[in-house]
Amino acid sequence: MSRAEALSPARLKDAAPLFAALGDATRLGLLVSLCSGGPLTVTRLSGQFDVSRQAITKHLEVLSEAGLVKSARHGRERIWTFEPKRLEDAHQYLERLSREWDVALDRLKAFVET
Amino acid sequence: MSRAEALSPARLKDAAPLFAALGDATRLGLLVSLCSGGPLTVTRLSGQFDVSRQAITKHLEVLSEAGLVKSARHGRERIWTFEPKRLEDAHQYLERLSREWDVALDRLKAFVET
DNA sequence: AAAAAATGCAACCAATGGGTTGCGTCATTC
DNA sequence: GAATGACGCAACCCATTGGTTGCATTTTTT
Repeated sequence: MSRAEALSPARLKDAAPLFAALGDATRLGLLVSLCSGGPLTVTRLSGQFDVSRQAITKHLEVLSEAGLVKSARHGRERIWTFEPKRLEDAHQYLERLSREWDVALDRLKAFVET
Repeated sequence: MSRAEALSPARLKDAAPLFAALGDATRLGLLVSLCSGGPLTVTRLSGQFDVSRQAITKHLEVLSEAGLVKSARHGRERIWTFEPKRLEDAHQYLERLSREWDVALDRLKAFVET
């Protein structure tokens, strides 16, 4: 991948929904629970928050569409697990942004010094 | 700061609006523009997107409240600049999450091996 | 086979978000 | 000093979001 393509509009459209999924306190809480508390069911998860089970289900679906969690039926219950891959994408995106910023600063510095 | 406090609910409430501000393609685009294109005015910025100037103003205010951009009046125009500090916060938050995940994996591994 | 547990599904509701248009204000420039 | 340019403010609109309640469905469990 070329440096110039690092922050293309295509990547913006990819990164935005990912950050949007992270942009809710309850969903971040769910991620932390699944992260450190291991795979869990909806009913157990909803016990840790003061919203209904159905609300938690919706949040988990949002996280799922963003690729941050995964679920699997197991008998009568559905087990949700954290999915670290997309987190790395978000991480890389922030990295590229701050790198772009550093490059700009260097350009400015070079310009001032000449 | 203790490790146990690294992902406290207080931090969730702090991180959520930050990610929410990043969770929109137009706003990410604005950040990229301000990042690599240097400080700009609203009208110049809105020329780069196919939404109205007023819409861009709203987006910039969201970014501003999240601490991702800063503005200063200069004569009849207002100059917007990128603010890298809060980006570092977001970065650190993701870092803590994935570290929490690694710790959990290690715990699991230790448990399986005994 | 009946009760209980875990989830799915749908309707509904209030608030927020992203967008618009219209107009007023203030600094510049001619 | 009058036109222009950049911006602020407010009202309004529609779609989305986060939440609820109620009830149906599917596995367990007893």
